[in-house]
Amino acid sequence: MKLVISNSSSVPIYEQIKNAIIEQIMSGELEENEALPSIRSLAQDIKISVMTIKKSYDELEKEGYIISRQGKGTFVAPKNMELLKEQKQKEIETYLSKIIDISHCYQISKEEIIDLFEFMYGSEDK
Amino acid sequence: MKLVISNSSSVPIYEQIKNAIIEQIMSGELEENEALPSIRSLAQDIKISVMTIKKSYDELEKEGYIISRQGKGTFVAPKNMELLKEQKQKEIETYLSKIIDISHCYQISKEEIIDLFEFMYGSEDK
DNA sequence: CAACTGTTATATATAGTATATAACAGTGTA
DNA sequence: TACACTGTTATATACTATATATAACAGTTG
Repeated sequence: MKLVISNSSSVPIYEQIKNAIIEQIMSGELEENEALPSIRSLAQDIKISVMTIKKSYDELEKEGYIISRQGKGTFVAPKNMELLKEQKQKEIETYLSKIIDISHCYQISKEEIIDLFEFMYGSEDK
Repeated sequence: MKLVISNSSSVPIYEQIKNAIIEQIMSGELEENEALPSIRSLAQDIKISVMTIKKSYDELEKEGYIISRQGKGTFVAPKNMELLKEQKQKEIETYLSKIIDISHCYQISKEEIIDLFEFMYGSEDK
C-alpha cells in the first residue's frame, strides 16, 4: 500500500492515513472485500506506531468503510458509493455557499474564484 | 460588546473571540480607533479567563486589526482595505482547500464542482 | 496615590496526538 | 498441537494546544 504521510502537517497522522485509504476505496484502487495491510505490517512499512494505524482503522470501521475481524484481518466493506458521494456533495455545497456570500459582499467575480480554484486544484498535493 | 461563545465547539475560544471581533470590525459595528473592552472587563463579561482574551487580542494585533497600548487600552486599527481583501481571500482559499480535499478523496471532478458553483452563483439571492 | 489600562511570568489542568511495550484473543496451517 | 499470523486491550510516557488562575510588573489618567 502506497501512503505519503507528512508529520509536519497540522492534519493528524491517523487522519492522513484515514483519508488516503478512503481515497483509495473511492477510486477503486481498493476493491470491496479486499484485504488491507495488517496494522503491524503497515506500521512497520511507513514507520508509524501500531496504535496510530489502529486508530485510523478504528475510525474507518466506525464510519463503515472497512471491517476488522480479529485473527483474520481488515477488509474493505461493501458500500453504496453513490450515496456517500452525494453526502459529500452537500458538504461542498455548504462551502460554496459561504464563498458565494463573501464574493457577493466584496464584488469578487465568479471568474476570479474559478481561476483561483483551478490554480489551487492543480497545485495541491494529492 | 456582544459575543456568543460556545465552549463545546471544536474552534478554540480565543479564535471564536478573534473571529467575532474581526467580523464586527469589517461590518463597521466597531469603527476605526474605537476602544475595545479591556481584557479584564471582557473576560468578566463573558466568563472567560483574562489570558484567553489576551491571546485573542494578541493575534488580532499581530494581524493588524487592533492596536494595544499599555495603560490606555485596545483600539480598532485604521482600516486597511488591502488587509481586509487579503483576509477575505484567505477565507475563500480555506473553503476551496476543503472542497479540493473532499473532491480528491471522493473522486469528484473539477468540472463537476465548477458546474455546481456556477449554478449556485447564479441562483443565490443577492 | 488610586484605579484603571496592558504585559509578563508561573503554575496547573485537560484533551488530542503519538509513541512504546506487553499481554490477550481469534484464525489458519504445517 | 505449536506456530505465525491476524486484531484487541491496557498501561505508561511525552509533547502540544488550549484554558484557567494568580501574581507581580508597568504605563496612563484623574
